[in-house]
Amino acid sequence: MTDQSTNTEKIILEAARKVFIEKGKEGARMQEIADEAGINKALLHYYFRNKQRLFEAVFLEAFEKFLPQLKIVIESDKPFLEVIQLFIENYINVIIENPYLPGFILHELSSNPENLALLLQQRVNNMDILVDKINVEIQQGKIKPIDPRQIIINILGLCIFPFVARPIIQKVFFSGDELSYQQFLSDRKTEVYHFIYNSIKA
Amino acid sequence: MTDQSTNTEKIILEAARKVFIEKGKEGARMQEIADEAGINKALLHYYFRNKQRLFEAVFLEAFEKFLPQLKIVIESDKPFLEVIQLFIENYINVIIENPYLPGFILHELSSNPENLALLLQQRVNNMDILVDKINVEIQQGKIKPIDPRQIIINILGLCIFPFVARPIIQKVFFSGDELSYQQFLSDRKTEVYHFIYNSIKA
DNA sequence: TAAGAATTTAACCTTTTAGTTAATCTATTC
DNA sequence: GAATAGATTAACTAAAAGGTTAAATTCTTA
Repeated sequence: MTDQSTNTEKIILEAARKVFIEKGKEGARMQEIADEAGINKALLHYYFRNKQRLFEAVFLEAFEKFLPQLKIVIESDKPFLEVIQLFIENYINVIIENPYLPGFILHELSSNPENLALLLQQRVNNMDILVDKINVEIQQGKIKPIDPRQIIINILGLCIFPFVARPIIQKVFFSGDELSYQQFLSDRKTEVYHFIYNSIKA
Repeated sequence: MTDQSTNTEKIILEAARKVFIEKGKEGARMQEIADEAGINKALLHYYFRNKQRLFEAVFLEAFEKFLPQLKIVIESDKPFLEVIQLFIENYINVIIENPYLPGFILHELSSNPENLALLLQQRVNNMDILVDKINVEIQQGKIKPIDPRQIIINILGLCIFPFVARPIIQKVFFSGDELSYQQFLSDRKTEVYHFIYNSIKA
């Protein structure tokens, strides 16, 4: 693999990412990806064989980025509430940088859940560890007795939802204004933490 | 319009709803919708002219159902915390009955936000009223001083997210088991309320 | 620098898909 | 019960889209 081919591959992937995320797997057109990358359509097939493979390459990359850096949360020894403060800020920042990823991932997983098992196998099976951790804190009386799964899903939902529902939120609450919506997202980094804190702190 | 034609129209709409929701607008095939409805493909065009129109009919119907019965919240005179208890239970029940609607709506709005303005125009402009209501309760010291928009979006996100992220949640937290996932959703009706209550009650 | 390998393209091919047409079937009504 | 309007179908068309091929270009290296 020469420098040039590595470069071309990257250009294709970036173009494909853009088009797939904007239009979805089915809505995306190979020709449009080729145009976006400024190359011939046949070159897409030269590098990625077919649409399915190209899509998988893009999806996998996106999935890796979207997967919460749960390691931060799981591997840290600090109290849960401290760790999730870091996590929430960090996670919302990641999504602000890639605002369309969550919707893309969730939609493609919904319409094609078969591959999910494989994707998760070696990745997020340590969720049990996190659940145990929260249970310990509950037994220590630091956190209210709540199903840890409810807590985790609440945190993720509060972080992700504003991006998945972006158009409707931006329109209804901010009259379509970009800046105040961005400000709102930025505020969320502390708001979500306070929200969680108040609701689960014993 | 005869009885038969009304009936056929309904059958088509139901088939279209099923296929569009499962595959998305782009992924759906007119032939598949016709098969699902047990009719000839030409009949789809006879009743709905083209794919775009058929899709719009389905989408509009879905959007109406998905739009929170905000009237309950807005028109009631009871205290905010009481009203949202009713709202959350009711809303989650609606989504349990139509679990794929939220993902469908949000995805189609994301990839096609142009029509949103028209859709919302005569529908949810009374969000201001709700914001004002919350502000009053804050001034009365009943609720912690939080941006009302953050509160509203938190409530909606907590209700909707578990459905949008269904496959991943079901796999990660419930090993793919249907029953325990359903139980989890059912529990949420009270969990989400308590969560909100604890986090905003002054 | 010439041979050979890797990369890129223009022009095709094939299949799929939305949409059309003209004919058939089914009711209704005079 | 024939005429007519509405409902439904089989067969077809045109365009779009994914994918292929063989030739041209560029790069590498002996």
